[in-house]
Amino acid sequence: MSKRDTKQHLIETGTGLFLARGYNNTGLHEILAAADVPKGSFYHHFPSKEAFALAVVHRYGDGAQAYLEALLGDTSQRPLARVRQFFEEVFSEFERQGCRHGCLLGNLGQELADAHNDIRSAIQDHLKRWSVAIARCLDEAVAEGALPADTDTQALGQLLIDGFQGAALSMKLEQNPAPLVRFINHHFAHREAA
Amino acid sequence: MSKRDTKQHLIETGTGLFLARGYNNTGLHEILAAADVPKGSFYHHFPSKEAFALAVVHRYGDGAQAYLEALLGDTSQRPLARVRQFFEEVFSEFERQGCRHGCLLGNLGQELADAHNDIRSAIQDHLKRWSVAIARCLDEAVAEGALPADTDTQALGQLLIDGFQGAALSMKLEQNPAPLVRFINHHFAHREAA
DNA sequence: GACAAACTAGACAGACCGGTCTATTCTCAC
DNA sequence: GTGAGAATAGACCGGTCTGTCTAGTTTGTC
Repeated sequence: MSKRDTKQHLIETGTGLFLARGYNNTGLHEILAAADVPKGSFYHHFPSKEAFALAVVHRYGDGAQAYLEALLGDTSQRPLARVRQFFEEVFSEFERQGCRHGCLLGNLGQELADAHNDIRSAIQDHLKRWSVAIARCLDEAVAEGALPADTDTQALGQLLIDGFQGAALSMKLEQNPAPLVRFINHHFAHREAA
Repeated sequence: MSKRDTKQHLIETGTGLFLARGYNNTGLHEILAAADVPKGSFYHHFPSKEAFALAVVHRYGDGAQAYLEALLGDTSQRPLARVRQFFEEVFSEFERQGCRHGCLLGNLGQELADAHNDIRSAIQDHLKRWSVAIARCLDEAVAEGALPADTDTQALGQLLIDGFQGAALSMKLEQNPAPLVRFINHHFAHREAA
């Protein structure tokens, strides 16, 4: 396995484990065993567990961002339908995982915000970028008259991301997709985001 | 210190520490030192750290429930104003804590839902009870015509709790009360919950 | 005052933690 | 082929974790 392979492989394994078990509850040994990589390799590629988690966060955030922008840039659908579809796709993925894990950024953010400032800051940045991408799409909706002209699209984008994180938590607690359905029904009931 | 005192004192200390540092990141030693209680006493009152956390969750959930019902039962204000005021009071409390901790139930729920089923279930129950209390108040709003007659008050109550949890997470990440303000402005803009 | 139960007290155990260290193997430019 | 640096390999370290154990102290009852 080449350098890049091992490093990427560790990050992917870590993403799954952190999603399923959280940061503090996932031991290095567990990550190494799951990835079948010895400890020496891990510390060759990452200076610490915390730095490793930061890499995991960045990969997850960037991946979601790319996915989000691809969907929102699909002009064959109207702007609000694209935003709605993004949430629906993510929720399908959550359901596929058994309604048990939710969003890695929400999970790690909740767990580590107070104790690890650089991770907190990275998660904040990624979520902010998501909301900005959504806001751009909401701007299109305003332009075509699907939303009121005085809509604060930045605030609405952030509100949707926040509501989404809350719904994901609720889904985990209920082990049931109902909160996700509720979220979409409420905000996109009349093909309007509000 | 009598039996009940020590037990209560431990629960109160644990509430603060779990809020500030999470479950897995708070060692028993830390709790004992902060409460100035020896380990023998702890394991006399609680069979395990997990059982202790469960007691902390119940106390926090019941306390918030009592506070919530007191506020929502204050008929000197109109129903929607009472709901709004509840969120505003909680947010003031969060600000007083420096926007760093958020809601214990949200924090522990996010961290422990997958690994500790009884805690997950307890948190779910308490949050559900909060949303039911809010829904009762929303029913009053429907009765007086402040909300449409076909409003699904149960769903709206849960949506508000979910959005609130998401806003609290966002507040922690941003270390700033803006997400809370956004949440209230959006849902209570025209004195309507929507 | 005697007795039992409740409670306090903290030394101790064994597992596990993240991280270090040295040795070895692989890769590739020259 | 050789030398250098990248990468692998895992034994090992000090510290911390939750939980146990035994001994002592307080409290309430008769």
